Amino acid sequence: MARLAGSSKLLRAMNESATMALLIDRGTLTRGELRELTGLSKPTTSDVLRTLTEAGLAVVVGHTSGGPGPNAEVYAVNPAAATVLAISVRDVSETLHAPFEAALCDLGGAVLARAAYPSDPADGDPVGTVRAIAADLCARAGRDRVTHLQLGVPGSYDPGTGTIRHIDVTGWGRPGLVTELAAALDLTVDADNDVNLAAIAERHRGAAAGSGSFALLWLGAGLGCAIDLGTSLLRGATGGAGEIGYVPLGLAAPGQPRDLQSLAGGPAVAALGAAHGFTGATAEEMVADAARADSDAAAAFLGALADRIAVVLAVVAALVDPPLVVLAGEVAQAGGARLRDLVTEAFHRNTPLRTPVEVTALTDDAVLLGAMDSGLRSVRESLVDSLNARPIPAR
Amino acid sequence: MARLAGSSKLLRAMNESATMALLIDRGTLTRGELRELTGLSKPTTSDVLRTLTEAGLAVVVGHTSGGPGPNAEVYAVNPAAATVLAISVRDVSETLHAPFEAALCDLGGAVLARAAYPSDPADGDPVGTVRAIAADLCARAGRDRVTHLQLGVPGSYDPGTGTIRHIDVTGWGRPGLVTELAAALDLTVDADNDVNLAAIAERHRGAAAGSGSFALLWLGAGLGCAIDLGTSLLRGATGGAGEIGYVPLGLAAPGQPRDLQSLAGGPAVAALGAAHGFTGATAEEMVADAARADSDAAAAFLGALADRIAVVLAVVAALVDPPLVVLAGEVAQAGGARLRDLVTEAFHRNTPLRTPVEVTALTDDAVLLGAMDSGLRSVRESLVDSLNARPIPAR
DNA sequence: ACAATAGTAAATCTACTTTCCTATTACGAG
DNA sequence: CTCGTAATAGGAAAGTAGATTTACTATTGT
Repeated sequence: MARLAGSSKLLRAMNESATMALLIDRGTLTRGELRELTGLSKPTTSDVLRTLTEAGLAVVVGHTSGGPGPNAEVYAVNPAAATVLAISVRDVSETLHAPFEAALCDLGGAVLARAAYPSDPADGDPVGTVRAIAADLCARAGRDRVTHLQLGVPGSYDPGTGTIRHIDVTGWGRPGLVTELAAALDLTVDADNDVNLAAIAERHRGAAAGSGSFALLWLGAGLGCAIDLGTSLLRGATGGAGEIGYVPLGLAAPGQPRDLQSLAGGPAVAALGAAHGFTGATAEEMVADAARADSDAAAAFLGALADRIAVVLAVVAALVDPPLVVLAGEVAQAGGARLRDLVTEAFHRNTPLRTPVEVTALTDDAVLLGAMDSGLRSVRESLVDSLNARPIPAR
Repeated sequence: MARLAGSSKLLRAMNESATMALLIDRGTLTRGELRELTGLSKPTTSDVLRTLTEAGLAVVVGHTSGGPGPNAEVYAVNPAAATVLAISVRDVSETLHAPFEAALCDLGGAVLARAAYPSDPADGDPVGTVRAIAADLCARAGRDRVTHLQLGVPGSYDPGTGTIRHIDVTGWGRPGLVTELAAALDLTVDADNDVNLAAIAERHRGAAAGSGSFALLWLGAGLGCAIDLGTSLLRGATGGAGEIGYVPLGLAAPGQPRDLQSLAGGPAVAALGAAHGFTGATAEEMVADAARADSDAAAAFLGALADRIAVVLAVVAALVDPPLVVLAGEVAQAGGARLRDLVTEAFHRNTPLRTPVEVTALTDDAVLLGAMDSGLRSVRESLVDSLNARPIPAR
């Protein structure tokens, strides 16, 4: 219930914030369009834009033409006002990918430079690693400073202590690492779970683009779930929300799968594939082989897999009731639309729930894309908020 | 990212809103305290309070004394500025309670009148029923008008169509009923699921009072779950969030409990009690008997019940990771602290999760209390917001 | 009597709006 | 093809709303 109170200064701050937020949301706008959208008068709009331009936050990017009268100036956010570094940190024991994939983008969202780092540049020292990656990408992009760093990690992040937890990459579990990085590199840093970031990417440019909220079901070596509430992700008290692998399957009974991880996790899928005669090295390969094949064995394998995934789906649908569930992760990607249809069929056969199901629409590295999206959002928000004033204390 | 923009008028509106919100949150405040909290100057604070008082929203409730100088006037929200009617609608086939329990309270939260209605005053016509209840309570309280009606229903509410769904009370499932009530009685109406309202009461005056967020596990005839996210409840795309009874227990297998409802729902608990030699008429009675008893059978029954509840708990804890889970509903209430301890023990024994568990601290009708809390919140928010101006359009 | 505090009044300041003016462009008539 | 006209962008001047600072009066306790 806390509301802002203040004087004329606050009003100006709010009008600058509103203008900046509109420029960020809509890309390019003329003075007249801004006047329309903010409801402010012509002189005020001009004055606000002058201030923003002088502060280096907005720039004139062109002029209109065609109509009668002078050509209106077209304004946009100054892309050079901030630089975001996104780094996806991976546990290489589980994948064939490079341990670090990173990208640099400007405030407008344009990717300035991107690279994978097959070996750790500083060999186990996260601060050195990030410093080296930042230096390399800045050199390639011709930038001199990074404003914000967004990390994507296979683990959970505790913002209270600035510590990344449950991570199996040397040095990265060190207590207070994120705080340390912020201090050592003089920038703001945020970290997030890789599945959460994949969900953010899916919302910004994937299958969930139009959806108000949705849940992402990650089917890979591990089982994960991200719950997008529309405005933010459900993170949980200890950053453990979505750890769906721990969901038990009833009372403990010998011989039965104990939890969802043992029902639909990577090893379980691989075992199921092997039982159906598939010989790939990983669950992903077996599913990909089966999805391409036209044999009875393939149909049986995918059908059995779909039955299991439908169970996971039902747990999420019953508890959260999202308007959409997106299947992502290596296994889902390998199974594609064929697997999706089988899962939907099994879901409808076994439950009264009717939550729509999609597969990921992303082919690129979803975690890195999500880290870029998330980092951009942070920077943009802090930029807009920094124009605004202190709120009155709540409670 | 949408921000407000505007002129001096907006500023005044904001300052009035902020002042009103503080009065609502803190109860009573002097001009000086408001000045401190809002950061506004003395003349502005005076002016805002004059406006609020003239509008009938604030009143002087007393004077300070003791210090030197004149006695400062103490302001508070005018309790007569709004009247909230809360009605809990029940499915009598499942309980021994009256079908309607209702209370009238003022803007300050004081209960003006309260009554249970053992028979339906208008016999199956919701509009007539509500009208009769409102008239009766208004007469007792000496009020002439109700501002807002908050319904608590055993079912889910779809705000889009104003329809209550999955409700087994004659007439109450009629499409558009809530909209119809608002029009017929000339007031604002909101409805919510009974378990959700119990969670709201638990947050305001129960076991979750200090917690930022929490989950409420409802153990009664049905199984339910409310997920409090701190600022709001998780409702889901179709109002079906928390329908935890549908959570499947693995692949369909004959002879096994199929879902959580058949594992820990009322009938399953009653069957478990009967198997342990308990003879109560309902699950609630059996659990209450066992909780009071010191026999081996009681210990075995409660232990087996706790094992089952721990499974439900694990599902919620793994997916949502709340900082606290409150056990509520007839069965949990009957089991009390003894059951809670057994559940915690079983939970720790079978999962790596460590979510704290409590039992409900409410003895009164949680749904009615929650309906009052929720209705009050609505009225207060709309009151504060009505002082404020139109937001600029997003996207 | 005096010090401290509550509340009001007057003067000032900030930022927004309305109104008016000038400059620029497209278009069509001559 | 040229020039006048209508339409529009942007800015300047005047006016207004609301907040602040400062000064003053009234009230209460020591």
